[in-house]
Parts: sequence; C-alpha cells; structure tokens
Amino acid sequence: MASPTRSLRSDAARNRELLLAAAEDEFAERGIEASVADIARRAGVAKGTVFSHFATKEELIAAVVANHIAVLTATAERLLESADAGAALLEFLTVAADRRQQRDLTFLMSISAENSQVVRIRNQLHADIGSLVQRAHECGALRPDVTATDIYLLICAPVHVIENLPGAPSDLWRRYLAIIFDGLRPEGASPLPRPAPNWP
Amino acid sequence: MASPTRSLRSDAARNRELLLAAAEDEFAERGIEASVADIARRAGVAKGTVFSHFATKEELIAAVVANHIAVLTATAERLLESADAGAALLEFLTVAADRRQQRDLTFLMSISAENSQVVRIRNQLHADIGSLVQRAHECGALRPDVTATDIYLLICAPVHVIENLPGAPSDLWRRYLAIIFDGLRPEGASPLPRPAPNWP
Amino acid sequence: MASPTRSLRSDAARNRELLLAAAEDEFAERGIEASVADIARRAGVAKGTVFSHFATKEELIAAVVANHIAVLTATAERLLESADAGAALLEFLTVAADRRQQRDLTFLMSISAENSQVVRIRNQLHADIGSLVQRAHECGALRPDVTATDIYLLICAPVHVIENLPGAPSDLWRRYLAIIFDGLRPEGASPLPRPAPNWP
Amino acid sequence: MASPTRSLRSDAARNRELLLAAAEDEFAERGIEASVADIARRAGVAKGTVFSHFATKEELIAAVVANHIAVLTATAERLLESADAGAALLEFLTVAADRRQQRDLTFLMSISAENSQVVRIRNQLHADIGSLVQRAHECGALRPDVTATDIYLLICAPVHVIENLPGAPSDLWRRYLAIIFDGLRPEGASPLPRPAPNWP
DNA sequence: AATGAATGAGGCTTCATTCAT
DNA sequence: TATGAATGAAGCCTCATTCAT
Repeated sequence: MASPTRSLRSDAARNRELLLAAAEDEFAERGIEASVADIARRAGVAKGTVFSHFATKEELIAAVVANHIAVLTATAERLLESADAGAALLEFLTVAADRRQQRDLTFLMSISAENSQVVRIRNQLHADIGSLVQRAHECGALRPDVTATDIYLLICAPVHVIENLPGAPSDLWRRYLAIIFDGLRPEGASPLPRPAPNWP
Repeated sequence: MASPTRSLRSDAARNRELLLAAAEDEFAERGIEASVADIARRAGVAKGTVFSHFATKEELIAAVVANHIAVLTATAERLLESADAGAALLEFLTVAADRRQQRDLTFLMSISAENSQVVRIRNQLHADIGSLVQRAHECGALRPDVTATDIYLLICAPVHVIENLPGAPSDLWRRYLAIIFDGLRPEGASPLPRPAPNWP
Repeated sequence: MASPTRSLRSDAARNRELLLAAAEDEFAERGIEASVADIARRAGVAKGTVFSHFATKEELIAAVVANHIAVLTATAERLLESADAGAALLEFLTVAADRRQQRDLTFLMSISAENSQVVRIRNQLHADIGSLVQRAHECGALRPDVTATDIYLLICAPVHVIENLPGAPSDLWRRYLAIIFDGLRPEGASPLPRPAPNWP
Repeated sequence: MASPTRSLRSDAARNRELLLAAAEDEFAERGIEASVADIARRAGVAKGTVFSHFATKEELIAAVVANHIAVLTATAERLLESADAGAALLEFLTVAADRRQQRDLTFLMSISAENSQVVRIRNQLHADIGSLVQRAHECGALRPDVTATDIYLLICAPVHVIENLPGAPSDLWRRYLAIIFDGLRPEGASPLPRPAPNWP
C-alpha cells in the first residue's frame, strides 16, 4: 500500500542523483556544450525525465553547482577542527583546487550565480572560510590585510592559471598555489593597492 | 540595409576592422553565445559579409584573439626598453590585466589554441616575456625558480579572481596582482612543489 | 489503423510514413533541390520532426531509396513463381520501368549508394534478378551472354530514354523497352564487345 | 590606337571560352553542385566576370549545353558523307556515347531545355539524325518502324545504364550500345507497342 | 569589361522545452 | 513520474546575384 508510493519516490530520488552525477561528468567533459539529451542518455533516463526533476537546464546546472560548493563547505568545516590554522588554510585551498582540477565547473558558476540555493550555500562557504581565516590571523599565519572574501576569490586561481597550457601535468596547479600562498605570508607583505571587497 | 552611402570597395579593410571590433564587443558582453548574426548587426553589415572576411566563426575568433595577444606583445616589447626590470615586469602584468579586465576574452583562447596565426603570436609573446623575465632575474627582482612560462600563465590570474564577485570595483584585480607579485619576490620564497612546465 | 491506446507509437510510425511519402513526392517533383523544410511542410509536421526520424537528409534519402528498391525486390520474387520465364523477365522490366516512370528517383541512388541498408536491399534485388535470369536462360528466352548484372543495369534505360522528350506520352517507355528486349533475344545476337561487369 | 579596343574585345572572347571550358569541367566533376565561384576560379577570372558574359547561371549552363550538342551535330554532319549508312549510324551513336561518357552533362539538359539557343541547336541535331536515319532505312540497316526521334532519344541510354555501377570500366557502355543496336536490326523485329513520338 | 566585396535568402542541423500517453 | 515524439527558434554557413570602382 505504502510501498508503491515509497518505491516510486525512491526511484525518483535515485534518478535525481543519477542525473546530477551524469550532468557533472558531462559538463566536466564537454563544457557548456553538454546537452540535456546527452546528460539524460548518460544517466540512463529519458530526456523528459530531466525536466520532471529540474524545470530548466539552468536549474539543473544550479543543482550541480550547489553540490559542488557543498563539498567545499564540508571540507572547510572539517578543517576548522584542525590544530594548525595556517596549515588548515593551505589544506583548504589545496583540496579546493584539487577538486576543481578534477572537474572544472567554473564556467557553470556565472550561469547560476543568481540562483537562491546557490546563493545560500555560497554564503555558507564564505562564512566557513571566514572562520578559517580568523583562526589563521589569530596565529599569525596570514597577512593581516587579507580577508575571507579574498580567500574565497583566490580559490580558483591556481587551477585557472594552468588552463592556458594544454598538456600541462594535471597537478601543476600546486606550483601556482605555492606562489600565491607565498604572497599571503605576513612577512614582508607590501601594502595592498585596493581595499578588500565587501561580500554581497 | 541601405544606407545613404554604399560601402566603397576601399572600405573593405574598414569593414574588417568594424567586424573585429564588433566581435570583440559582442564576445565580451555575451561570451561564446555571441552569434555571427549579432556581430554582423553590430558591425552594420550583412551576415554574409562576415563570411567573406572570415571563412568560419572560428577564424573570426582566432583573428580577435590574435589581435588581443598582439597588444600584449607590443607592450612587452616596449617595456624591454625600461631601466628598472622589476618595475617593467610588474607594469607588464598590470597592463595585461588591465586590458583583460576591459574585455575578458580568455574563453576564446582555448577555441583558437590550434590556429596557426594564434600560435605564432603566442610564441612571440612568450619569447618577449622571456626577455623581461631574464632581465628581472639579472637584477634580482624575481625569485629565481620562476620562468617565463610561469609569468605567461599568471597573466590572467588577477582578473579571473574577481570574476566570481559580481559588482566588484573594476580595478579590484590590482589587489590580487599585488598579492601574487608578493609571491614572486625572491625574499623568503619557499621551494616550489612542482618543476616549471615546458613551453610546448 | 491502430487502437487509440497505442496511438503514440502508431502516430510516430504514421509520421514516419507521411515523411517518406512526402519526401518521395517532393524529390520526384523538385529533384535533389527538394528541401527538408518543404518535405516537412508537405508531411504536415515541423522541420525538427524530420530529424527525429532521420538523423540526416542523407538518411532520409536512403530510406526513400530503400523503400523504392524493396518494391522491385518484391516484384521479382513474385515473378519467380511464374510459369513462362521469358515473359516473367519482360514483366519484371515492365513493372520496374512503370514504377520508375511514376517517380523517377534515380538521381537519389548515387547519393545513398554507400548506405548499408541500401546496399543490402540492392544486393537482394540483384540476387532475385539472378534467379529470373537463370530461368530465362534455361528456357532459351534470353541471349546466353547476358547476365543478371546486365539486366539490373538495364532496368532504368527505357525510362531514362524518354526523359529527354518533354511532353511525351507517359508510357512511351514501353516502345524503348520493346526495342531493348528485342536486343536481348538469343536469335541473331552479335557478339558483345565487352565482358559482362562483375557485381561489386 | 585601335588595338586597345581590339585587344579588350579579344580578351573578352577568350574569357568567354575559358569560362565555358571551366564550366564544362566543373559540372562534369561536381555535377549540379558546381558553383559559379568555383567555375570563375577555375577559369582564372573574377566571379563578377561570369555575370558580365552570362546574365544568369542558367544562361551559362545553356551555353555549355549548346556547345555540347553542337559537337554531336558536327559529328552527324560528317558521317553523312560516309558510304555505309548502317555503320555511320552505329558510329554516330558510338561517338555520342563516348563523348557523353567523358563528360556527363545530361543533368544540365533538363535545366536548359527551354532555352532558345539550345532549342535551335537541338532541332538541328534532330534534323541531322533524320538524314542519317533515312539513309540507314534506304539501305535496310535499320528496322523500318524506328524514327529519327527514337534514335535521338536513345543516344544517352548506353551511358546512363552504367551510371548505376560504380567502378565499372569506363567503356562498358559499348556492351549496352551493342545490345541496343541489336534491338534496332530489321531482322526479327517484334512490333513496337507504342507509336513513335512526335518531335516537338 | 573586369573586379571582388557585399548582400540576404535559404539550406541543414541542434537543442531546450512541451505534451500526450 | 517516466517517456520520447514533436516543436520551432536559432545557429552556422553557402551561393547566386548586385554594384561601385
């Protein structure tokens, strides 16, 4: 009696997950060119099913993006437990870049920047980074003129850098993360030419 | 599309420029979604005219990209005359970021990465950056483990960083360029975790 | 045709048939100039629907051609039952020419010559003609130096002949089929200047 | 003094010939797909020049077709001198088929069927074939129920036959011309099922 | 006459989305 | 909810033809 409803529901939930995973893979491989049809095929469902879960392609993208940010949020929260605040911040940037290198979905971010779910999770991430940054400041591991918003914005930098070098070793971003992290040291920091931006 | 004065044959070159400018604007505003039809409309010519100048949309993109890189090349070459090699390098990165901030066409680069004209001008830019870097090394203004390819790759970083903050002041990139440039100082540089990449 | 319950599937099948019929008509009337848009309009469906049935214009053409050959194959197979092998061969050529006169699609053949479905059905037709020819040989109704491939190639000849006479009576081809059939008699046949071609 | 005018005129005449030759080649190689631009390029002139000689692509096609028929007319007229009227007719059909095999332009005929120049030269050809046929009738080399129009229509048959066999030896048409010619013998001719058509 | 840039209609195809089952 | 056929707007590109030089 209840079971058919339940099994329908869990099938639906499973399809949702399949679709999100397929969309992530497809977007990572094909970029924005990935089509709804391809995603549906990869998830093993019909094209129409995509639209019964996500009213719009944009909505699907937003869900993928939210998923993606959620992983970073979880990472940040885990690292708040860490003893060494400076190392925690470096580790956070490392995990973030590593994840981004494995599946670059940055091009999706701007598309779903307005989406309310994305806004919420993004704010959460920003807040968590705030905690990481505060602790790093407290133990003097980070130049004092750098804010949570700065760190949030710098997340993607190392991976983006190597995008322009086709055939680069996949973890070359570690080199540029090191350079940037050197720029974040308190020692000998030169005054920054512009004030830190406000978080919207 | 009748205008009081029909285009003159000697204006063919002018149409080419109009098209390149229109394409640059349109791509900067609409991203890769910019259509040939929109570009033609913006340039004030018929759709078919685009294809009499550029056989393919890709070819048009390559021309835009090449144009864009050429400006950087010219800047680098001008700065080779400069007395202070460290300041010259910073200025180069500043000009490059400034230009890129005005019109972000990075997403076009990968599309025309193979184009022979683009390859040529890109190699030229890399070589010019090589000269700037060598002079900076010679006067100790740059950490010794950083190469021309590193600098080439870091060009876009500051601008990309602020892409994720809608409504940011347009020259906020200067803040992140300063951070990165601090990371490029020789003083107290930590060893880099990966070797410098080869230029293809 | 089918019950309302199955109507989705059978509507789709019906659309496929409508499209094939419309394509046949349109190609017969306009030649290769017939556009997908015109075909869709004639079938009463949207342009996009054509491509949900046939991935490509070429694929649509191949389906039309295969349909067309299939009728000839069925005719040949029916005539294998006939008692008089010579009359059967003449009848086959008559039916083939008659059909071809109603809708000349020969110009489509070369376009889809490579299509695997077309190749298969074409080989089937050739084999069936082989049986007709063999029986005709056995009862001395056909000059012995003529092969199945010869007959296959001669199918279109009578109709093509009258193509160059606009306003000709529509069954004028019967006159030229008679002349050619006279040339196929065993009596007084002059030696043929070239060997029979191989079937690919 | 007078020479510039003269040389301009003869340049124009030469361009006309170049264009006709280029068009013939291009149409033979590419079929109806041959574009005006390709023809101009092959002739080594600008696209616009094509239209200063032929107001329309159709007009160019008509000129090519007329040229083509003119060769057959000349052949027929030469063969009227021949002693053996039967052999002359066979030779005419052989030359016609050979020429057509080298450059198949049949698909152009229907396009320019109405063109007045083409109509005139076509009538001339028909008349010349009439003389050949009459002489063949007089010496009993041709079945009496066959007319000049029949022969005119049969010209293309042998070549068309082999069109459906890709990779056939290029002179395989001789085999089918022989078969058809056997069908034209007076001996044992069966009555033809339709009256000979009228020439328009 | 010759040139070739410009035109714009029209061709094929893709794809997000809708809808009847 | 799932399905997948149908839709139609939009994209890129081709090409005969026009026109100013």
